[in-house]
Amino acid sequence: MENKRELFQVLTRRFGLLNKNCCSIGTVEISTIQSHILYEIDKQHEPSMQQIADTLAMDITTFSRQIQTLAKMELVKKTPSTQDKRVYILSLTVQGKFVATSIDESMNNYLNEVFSHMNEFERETVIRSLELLNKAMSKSNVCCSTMC
Amino acid sequence: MENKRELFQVLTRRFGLLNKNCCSIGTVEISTIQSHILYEIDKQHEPSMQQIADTLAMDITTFSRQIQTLAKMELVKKTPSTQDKRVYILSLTVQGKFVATSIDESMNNYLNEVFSHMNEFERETVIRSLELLNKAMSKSNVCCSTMC
DNA sequence: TTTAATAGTTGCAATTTGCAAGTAATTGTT
DNA sequence: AACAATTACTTGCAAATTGCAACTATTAAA
Repeated sequence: MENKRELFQVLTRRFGLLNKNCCSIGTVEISTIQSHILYEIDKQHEPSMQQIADTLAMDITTFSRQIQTLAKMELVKKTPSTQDKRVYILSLTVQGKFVATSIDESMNNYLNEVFSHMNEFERETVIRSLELLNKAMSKSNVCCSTMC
Repeated sequence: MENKRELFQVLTRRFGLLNKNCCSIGTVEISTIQSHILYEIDKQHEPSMQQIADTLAMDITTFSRQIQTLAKMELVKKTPSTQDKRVYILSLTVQGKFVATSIDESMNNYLNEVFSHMNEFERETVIRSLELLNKAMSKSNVCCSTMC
């Protein structure tokens, strides 16, 4: 079984597609990156801009502008931190929360549909394997800056 | 185990990173998409532009310009088809082949490193699971345009 | 107190994107 | 054979996205 690369190449592509096809909720259209940003703001506890940008491995300047856009769309709110006046705390607005939840639902629908093509045993094995893979990738010291 | 979404969100991100960190071979710098293009041209048999663009689910106009760039870099060659004069057959130049092979090697190195954090049993299970997942995703009728 | 580091914002300039509209060649229809 | 409809690919925008360099403001370190 030595076509790992092939497998990853295709999976990467599929994940990319999966990634892109979030992203229109009612009249609101958001990009892939924006959906990741919403996801992380929702997940983390009172995150600063730098924190989310780091999590997503994004350039802070690009991130800053994305947040400006999301703030204009009234999906994200920037609140100056009282502890440190350099910092903004990010949070979702009600609408932002709604959008994030909608995306979450449709993602779950999609994933359930995908896993419906497997039997219970396969499902469990695959999930456990993805967890293993995730862990292994996080341990890797090759990825990602040193990779080439 | 109902945090599928979480798992996929992070994996998607990792795969994205993995994807980006190909791409400088000696003095040659290529983008993620370009590396996918090289990969597919190498893999397919005398592919036309439309074929590769379809495989990668890319807009044909974007693709056309990417190929122009790769041709200027002398990594890809466009040969007019003799069968159908509307069509160009794509192929890798010697340099293009070299770049594709180099990327392949470093990807394999990376993947081997990742899998080195598992024992033999886990490795096999994970690979088999990824194959299953891949198959299930390809069967899905929700993905990708209908997804939201 | 001065210096260094951190958080975040702007000014470019380059690249990338996709739609609309185009050319050229091929296929289908009558 | 003649005309219409498709297909393969290219170009013209105009908008969006990118990252580096340089900036302000604040905080931490010497």
